[in-house]
This record gives sequence, C-alpha cells and structure tokens, in this order.
Amino acid sequence: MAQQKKISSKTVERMSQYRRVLGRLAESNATHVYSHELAYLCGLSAAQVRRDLMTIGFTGSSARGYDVSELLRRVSDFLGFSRERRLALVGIGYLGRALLDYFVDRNPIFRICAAFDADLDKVDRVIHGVRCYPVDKMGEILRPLQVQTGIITVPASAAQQVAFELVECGVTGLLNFAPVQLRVPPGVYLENLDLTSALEKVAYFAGNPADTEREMK
Amino acid sequence: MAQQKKISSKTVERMSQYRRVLGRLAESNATHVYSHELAYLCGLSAAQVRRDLMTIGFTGSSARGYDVSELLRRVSDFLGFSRERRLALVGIGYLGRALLDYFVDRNPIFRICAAFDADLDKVDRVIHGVRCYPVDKMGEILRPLQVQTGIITVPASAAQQVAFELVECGVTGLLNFAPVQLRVPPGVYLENLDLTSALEKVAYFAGNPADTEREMK
DNA sequence: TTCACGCTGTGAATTGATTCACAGCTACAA
DNA sequence: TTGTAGCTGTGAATCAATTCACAGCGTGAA
Ligand SMILES: NC(=O)c1ccc[n+]([C@@H]2O[C@H](COP(=O)([O-])OP(=O)(O)OC[C@H]3O[C@@H](n4cnc5c(N)ncnc54)[C@H](O)[C@@H]3O)[C@@H](O)[C@H]2O)c1
Ligand SMILES: NC(=O)c1ccc[n+]([C@@H]2O[C@H](COP(=O)([O-])OP(=O)(O)OC[C@H]3O[C@@H](n4cnc5c(N)ncnc54)[C@H](O)[C@@H]3O)[C@@H](O)[C@H]2O)c1
Repeated sequence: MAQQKKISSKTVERMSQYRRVLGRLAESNATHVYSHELAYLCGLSAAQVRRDLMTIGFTGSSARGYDVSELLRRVSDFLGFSRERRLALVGIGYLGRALLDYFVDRNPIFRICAAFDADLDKVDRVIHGVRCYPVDKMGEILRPLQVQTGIITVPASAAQQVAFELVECGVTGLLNFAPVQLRVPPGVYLENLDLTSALEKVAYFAGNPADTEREMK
Repeated sequence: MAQQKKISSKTVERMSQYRRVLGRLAESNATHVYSHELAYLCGLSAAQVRRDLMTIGFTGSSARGYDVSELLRRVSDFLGFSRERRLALVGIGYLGRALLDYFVDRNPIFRICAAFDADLDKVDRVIHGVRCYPVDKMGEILRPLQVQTGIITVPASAAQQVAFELVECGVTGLLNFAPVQLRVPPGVYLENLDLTSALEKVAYFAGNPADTEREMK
C-alpha cells in the first residue's frame, strides 16, 4: 500500500482537476480522451498530463487515448474516494458557511461531518446540513469518527490554538484560511489558502501588464 | 517606471505576506527585522526573504537587519498601495458575500467598489457596504472607475461569460473561484483559486502520511 | 494485408525556484 | 582602537517542475 515514488503536491492538485473534468466528460458520454484534450480542458500541456498519469501508473492506448471511465475511477481511487473521508470545519463565520453550503451533500463519501465554533449562539444546531458543536466537544466528536482533515476558518488570533486542538484530535491535514503562519508537528500536512495574497497578486499583475507576459500559468 | 527584471508570481505573493507581517511588526513598535525573523513569521527561509527583497532592490543593514517602516512602505509601493486600486466582484452568493464582508473597509485604497449579480433580487442595494448592480450595468459602472481587477464568484456555467464581459470592460486581472478553466486574451492575468482541489489535496496528504514527508512548503 | 498517421510513454533537456555558502560590512564590547 | 559575532547581498549550486523530442505502437484506410 506504500507509495513507491513520492507524489508532489502539484500533481495531487492536478489530479483533482482531472477528476472534475473527467466527471463532466463521462456525463457527456465521451468514452475516450487524448492527453491534449484533457490538457486543454485543464489549461495544461499535453506532456504535463501524460507525465501525471504516468506517476499513478495509468496507461492509455496510443490510438484512442485514455478510457474516460477507467481513468476517472483510477484518479478517484488515487485521491481516496474509494473509502469515506470525513472532514471537520472550525469557525462558522462567513467563509465557513460558504464552504459548508458548497461542500455538504456534494459528495457523500467526501464530507464535512461536523463544524465547531466558539460562539455559543452558532452551535447546537444544523447549518447547511452539518451539526455544529461548541469547540470543547472537538475531541469527543472527532476521535470516534476518525476525522483526518480539518478546515480552519477562524480569525487569525485563534487559528494556532485551533490548529493545535485539531492535531490533538488526530487530524493529519489542515486547510487554513487564516492569515497567519501556523506551526504544526511533523507528519501533519498544512495548506494555507491566503485569499488576501491571491487578490493582491492579481491586482499587482492587473496593474503591471508588462509583467503579466508569460505569467499565465 | 518599467520593471527591469521580470517578477515571478510567487514573489509577488510573498510580498503580500511580508506586507502583512511587517504591518504587525510596525504596530508592535519593532523598528528592525532580520531576514531570518521575517522568514520565520512567514514560514519561509531567510535566503528566500533576502532574495525577494533583492528583486525589489531593497537593502538592509548588515548589523541591524531591515528597517521595518521603510520596508513596509517599499513593499506597499511595490504592490501598488500608493494609488487607489478598484476591484469589482461578480456573483453575490455565499462566497461573494464572504469576500465582500472581509475586504470592504479593510483597506480604503484597495477596495471593492462594485458588485454584480444576475439575480435581480440581489441588486440595487448595498451589501456589506458595496453597491450591487445588475450585470448589464457592468460597462457603465466599471469603465469610468477604471476598475482593473475582477473577482468571479458565479457558478461554473456562467464564469466564462462573466470573464469575457469583465475583460470587455477593461479589467486586466481576474481572480476566479469557479471550477472551470477560463480563456482570456493575452495580457489579462488569470488566477484560479480552486477550493475543491485545495481541499482534496489536503485530504490526500492527510490520508497518506508517508507522502507528507518534506511536502511541508 | 499493408501502410501511414497520430498518439502514448518516457529519457533527456530545459527552465524556474530555492538554497548554499561566503565575502564584506557594521555595531558594539573591551 | 581593535576585535569579533552575526548579519546582508549575491554568484554558484542544487533541487524541482515542466517541456522536448522521439521510438514504438495501434487503428483505420486502402
Ligand atoms: N471572508 C473572507 O473573504 C476572507 C478573506 C481573507 C481571509 N479570511 C480569513 O478567513 C478566516 C475566516 O474569515 P470569516 O470572514 O469567515 O470570519 P468571521 O469573523 O465571519 O468568522 C470567524 C468565526 O470563527 C469563530 N471563532 C472565533 N474564535 C474561535 C475559536 N477560538 N474557536 C472556534 N471558533 C472561533 C467566530 O465565532 C466566527 O463564527 C479569518 O481568519 C479571515 O482572516 C477571510
Ligand atoms: N462556496 C464555496 O465554498 C465554494 C467552493 C468551491 C468552489 N466554489 C465556486 O465558487 C463559485 C461561487 O460559489 P458560491 O457558493 O458563492 O455560489 P452561489 O450559488 O451561492 O452564488 C452564485 C451567485 O452568482 C450569481 N450568478 C449566477 N449567474 C450569474 C451571471 N451570469 N452573472 C452574474 N451573477 C450570476 C447567482 O445569482 C448567485 O448569487 C461557484 O463557481 C462555485 O463552484 C465555491
């Protein structure tokens, strides 16, 4: 079950994109895709796609390309869609609620199963279909469910404490939206999604068209 | 006023982070920072910080490090905080509202000045302090204000059309949250923020601790 | 049955980003 | 005044990601 080669985070991210467009292709009854088609739909190069599929050992046919449904299954397996994955969200503010609304019921085996907030007005009810608990119930709820992934949408001042508690509860992957650099023990994966930096970056290039050049990833 | 060397998008993103932590440092009355301190606060290496500051030609003192307020001013200038920047948001759903709530009034010279939606129930009022207009008023509103940056938070099915319209209105930088690969003409900067991929990536590494290894960027 | 086209799989090359490593400087201590 | 510890600025080295380029194959056409 061990991974032979190490998989880069970029590759995993692209797998998620492949999965999405393969889903659409499957819905439109396409049976095969060429690497250049998949690439186009994802905004990548054909060589990139072939390289990625190589890393998960998927192989296509030289004349017909890749079998859509087979590849979809393979990519889904790779991403862990074969067994249920449970996620938790902490911080039911504007952003937390947007995420709950979006992700709940979107995929039954990849689901946010609990939300937490320090504000007692927001807890002990169901928001967008997810049970909301006070933060001090975290361990009690998360441990038995073996939740592995946590989403942090609390203010920056509370984020480190929340991260620490989530890790204590057995979470090994964190998606952090708070604008602070969190410290996590080795073995815990941390991904920061910094909306402010992203926006300032876009504004920078919008205002400096000379730099935009070939910056179109 | 032209950029001599090309600036990478990664560097710009880090500039935004530097700006944030420099702001905090200034508030706490720190007068100087060493590259390794700034690096620690941003989760980067000291060499990286020095390299970045080199690209904007900022230079510190070998014994006291960098002057906080001077560097803050310099980085802010670099990012374009010296003149007002106007942004527009299209799609006043959950995510759009979260962004409006967060970015409005946070910085008066870097501001979302208009929001648009196709749903007539959502327009012609003020949400979180921002005027909301019907989509067909886009040109009329954006052109005179010289809005350069657009945020797209509409459903995937509408995103390409919205992107096209924004570009028509003179926008040269787009931050897209919709899970589709948009096509924009050369010279327009496009940044995709794909929350689903980000989440699936975290879930992947949460479930494959072996791969987490040195993946801690 | 044979041919030719256009695709895949993949080493090798390239490009880009990050880190190393160290010369040179500066403030402070003695 | 001199010594020194610890920092910056930066060329060179390394490491990571992407692209090139092409051998080899499978399919459909003739
Ligand atoms: N909304 C955005 O567009 C946006 C943009 C950039 C960054 N962010 C960051 O994302 C995070 C969330 O943003 P938001 O707009 O949803 O904020 P918000 O203020 O609307 O929500 C924060 C929520 O966290 C809860 N909370 C506070 N302390 C807590 C604790 N210790 N434990 C559990 N819950 C706690 C609050 O009760 C609140 O419900 C913030 O860190 C913010 O800086 C948001
Ligand atoms: N909310 C999340 O957490 C999340 C996660 C992943 C991806 N996304 C993506 O972000 C985007 C926005 O998500 P959301 O949850 O806010 O969606 P939402 O459905 O709550 O809001 C979409 C808004 O866009 C408006 N709209 C629809 N067509 C339009 C058009 N042609 N012109 C202008 N406005 C139009 C709708 O009236 C609505 O107000 C979607 O593309 C979604 O896939 C959101």
